[in-house]
Amino acid sequence: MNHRFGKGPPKGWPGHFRGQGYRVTVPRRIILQVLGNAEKHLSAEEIYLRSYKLYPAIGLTTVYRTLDLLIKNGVIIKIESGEGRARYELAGRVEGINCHQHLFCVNCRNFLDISDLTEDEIAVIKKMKERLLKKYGFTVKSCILQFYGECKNCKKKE
Amino acid sequence: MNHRFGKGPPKGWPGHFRGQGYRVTVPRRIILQVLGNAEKHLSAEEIYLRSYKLYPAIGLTTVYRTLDLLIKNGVIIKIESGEGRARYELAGRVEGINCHQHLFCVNCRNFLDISDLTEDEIAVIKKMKERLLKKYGFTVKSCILQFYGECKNCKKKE
DNA sequence: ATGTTAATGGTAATCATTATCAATAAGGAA
DNA sequence: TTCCTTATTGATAATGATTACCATTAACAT
Ligand SMILES: [Mn+2]
Ligand SMILES: [Mn+2]
Ligand SMILES: [Zn+2]
Ligand SMILES: [Zn+2]
Repeated sequence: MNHRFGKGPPKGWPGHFRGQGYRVTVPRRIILQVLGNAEKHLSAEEIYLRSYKLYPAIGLTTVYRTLDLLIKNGVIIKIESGEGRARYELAGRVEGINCHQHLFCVNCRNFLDISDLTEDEIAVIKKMKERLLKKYGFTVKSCILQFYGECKNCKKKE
Repeated sequence: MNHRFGKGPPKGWPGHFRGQGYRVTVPRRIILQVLGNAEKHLSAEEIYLRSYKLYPAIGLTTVYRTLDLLIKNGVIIKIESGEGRARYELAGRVEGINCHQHLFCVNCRNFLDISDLTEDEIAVIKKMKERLLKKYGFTVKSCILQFYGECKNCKKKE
């Protein structure tokens, strides 16, 4: 249901990658395909399992290595939500701004992944990006607004 | 130099904690003191080492357990920046809004911890909090704006 | 088609975090 | 203050996600 998921791998990545001197390999194709078709944030093991179905020769080590490469190139983002394993998601999903929100419940440790920004909010974030570039020399590729607090379910139980 | 650091432990926490049925113990006092005097985000081991200086009987397990307790009560926030170990910081440092920014470099994996919000940005975030409460039943206690991209140093090296 | 070397994948090693459990001490009651 | 209950502690062992290693394979430039 979330428009940030299930859109397939980023278009034109093979050319872009080759341009950087990287090789376009079968495992990399598969992993990007899995990430592109994900309906949620996936752990390394989940990515491995889904890739294995498409290409049983793949190894878990390669999954980790490829994820690392994709992070360094700004293609995906690594999410560590305190559950002991990291999760990964494509970074470039929202046109123009590439920003969404995570609502972390500090009590039950679940988190809600939403993409719910108003025009005002988008405008302000765009400005903030420009300011961060000027002031800190930092070029923003994507962002996540992490909110910590108490979720609906945990409130009921009180 | 960052106004979010070095302010000492949150005032009045012993009473608040006892009210919740928790006991106010020596290790908890020490750990909160260490967190309150931190000049940066500390790892569990760093917290343990600093606590050890003040109270050599303390154990690493207790540090982890106490950090967990403080997270659940919204006193601190756990930051996992992909370096293999988590870091912790007091949540309640910025009056009114409790929000600051992290600039993650996807290349060198360093991150800059800043607290640099304009009036406009603060106003927008306040509104967002209200909206998240109405729409998702989520009560925000604090937030971090995570920006992913390329840092100043990494640009130079290209 | 061949050569160079980036990339792979099985395996072992690492190390931050958790689980266990007997011993201790906070704090309420008397 | 003294006693009791039990939350909390800390030493140790176990866990498990991630990384290191290294011989083998396969992109892809020539
Ligand atoms: Mn997300
Ligand atoms: Mn911070
Ligand atoms: Zn919850
Ligand atoms: Zn950098």
